[in-house]
Amino acid sequence: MNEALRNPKMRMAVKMRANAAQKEATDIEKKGRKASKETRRLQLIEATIDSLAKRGYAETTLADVADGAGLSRGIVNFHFESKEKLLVATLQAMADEYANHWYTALEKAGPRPADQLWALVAADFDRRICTKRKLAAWCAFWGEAKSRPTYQALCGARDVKYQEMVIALCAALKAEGGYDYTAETMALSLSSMLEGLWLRLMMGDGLTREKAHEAAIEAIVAMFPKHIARNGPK
Amino acid sequence: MNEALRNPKMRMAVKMRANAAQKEATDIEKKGRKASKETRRLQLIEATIDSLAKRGYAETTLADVADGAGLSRGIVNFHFESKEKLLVATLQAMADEYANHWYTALEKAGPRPADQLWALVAADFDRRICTKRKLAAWCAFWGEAKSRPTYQALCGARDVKYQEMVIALCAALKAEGGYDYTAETMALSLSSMLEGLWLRLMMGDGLTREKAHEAAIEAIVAMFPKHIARNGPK
DNA sequence: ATATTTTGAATGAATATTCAGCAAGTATGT
DNA sequence: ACATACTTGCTGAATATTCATTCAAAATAT
Repeated sequence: MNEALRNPKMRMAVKMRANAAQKEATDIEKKGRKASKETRRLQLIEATIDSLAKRGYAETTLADVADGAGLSRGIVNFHFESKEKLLVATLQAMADEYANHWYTALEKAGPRPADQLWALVAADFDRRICTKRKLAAWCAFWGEAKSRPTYQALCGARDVKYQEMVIALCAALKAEGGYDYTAETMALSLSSMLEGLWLRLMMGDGLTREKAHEAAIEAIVAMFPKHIARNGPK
Repeated sequence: MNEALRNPKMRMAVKMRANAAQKEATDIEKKGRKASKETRRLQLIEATIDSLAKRGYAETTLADVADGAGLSRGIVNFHFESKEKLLVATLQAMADEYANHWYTALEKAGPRPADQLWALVAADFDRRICTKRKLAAWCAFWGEAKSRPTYQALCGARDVKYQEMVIALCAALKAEGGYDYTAETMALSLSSMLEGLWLRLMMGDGLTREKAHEAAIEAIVAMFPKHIARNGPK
């Protein structure tokens, strides 16, 4: 750990280039103390994601989060009561962002199921969602989810509603095109593949977002040949 | 933690029904004290998997492992020098078992690519490999893998050789049947889907091994319709 | 002046690691 | 046979470390 950061005089410099949240936040924020509270929370959540990505769940400490945010040691317990609550808030924020993202992507896609499926897959590999940093944080939570009900509930990022949506799309395509699988089964294969690709991306290995997206497309082309081609929905 | 276990007189009873490794081991080994070094190591590795599955990576303590094995607190540092080394040995053991399993499944399948692919998929959902307990342990390691090179290297359970094998099978089927995707891309979709199904199985949600296997089959039927049907290779 | 936010040292709990000693077995000498 | 030293596996109390949490005091904003 960088002990220089414990010197308050050195922190100013760090704050300037701290994390992305702060930069975004300062655009919106005035000097109002109420706004400031929410801003700090976001800043700390971003620092938590950084730490999870850099050190993994087990090695993430409040000291590291505070240092990452360019703030002092006691800060987390002031804004979130406990480490546990910070982590839950972090997961919640990621889950909200994810759900929000696929939902709006779907709305933009229009009414045709093939277009919607295409958009849903594309959303998963969008720049904003699919960063190494966030994937690593997701994976850190997945690793702990089985033994923590709170995480498990939130960790269905691709949660019940997402799964229902995929099933509905598979069912719609089946009705249109006469494929002979059951919608639930194919939806499970499909969404599992997307999750698996995330996992692989996180692991590194020179796999890029573009290549992963391509693999996902190749698979849905195979699954729905009458509706989807490599270059888009038919 | 069960404090009763700290009483040595209570341990005998625990030892009798401790973990699977010991049971297997007693077939080969003598009794109690004479348990060989290798046997103890296996016993502790099994207890580690139990603890990972029950409490997750972050909450797994040496005390819990020792208790699970029905042995005393200092035992792990005696047989493996450190917690870290115990965990690496555990991951190594799981990786070896996994690699061994798919490799022999492939040998039994005979020379035809379609048969081999079918066998490879079946191997992933085999009773012996695909238990809640082991999946949970895998996932615990995945969560830490990004930040630990040692884990990362071993965590490719579906490692380089596995991936090469899947690519080779996709290429062989393509050559036989004239599908028009690239083998590497389809292999990536396929193996990611298998991993994703593991992840889902681990998360619970009432998904069974059989249902997951079914979903995998449905997908390879869609990918290789000329070679594979729901009830087996053509 | 008051309220809010932040700091950083102190505290205490959890837990990995160490190690001196015990016990069970094994080899050697008588 | 028996005694003696030696080896190996194991124990559990003591130690050291790491880290979340607390809080009195300082800084900052209203």
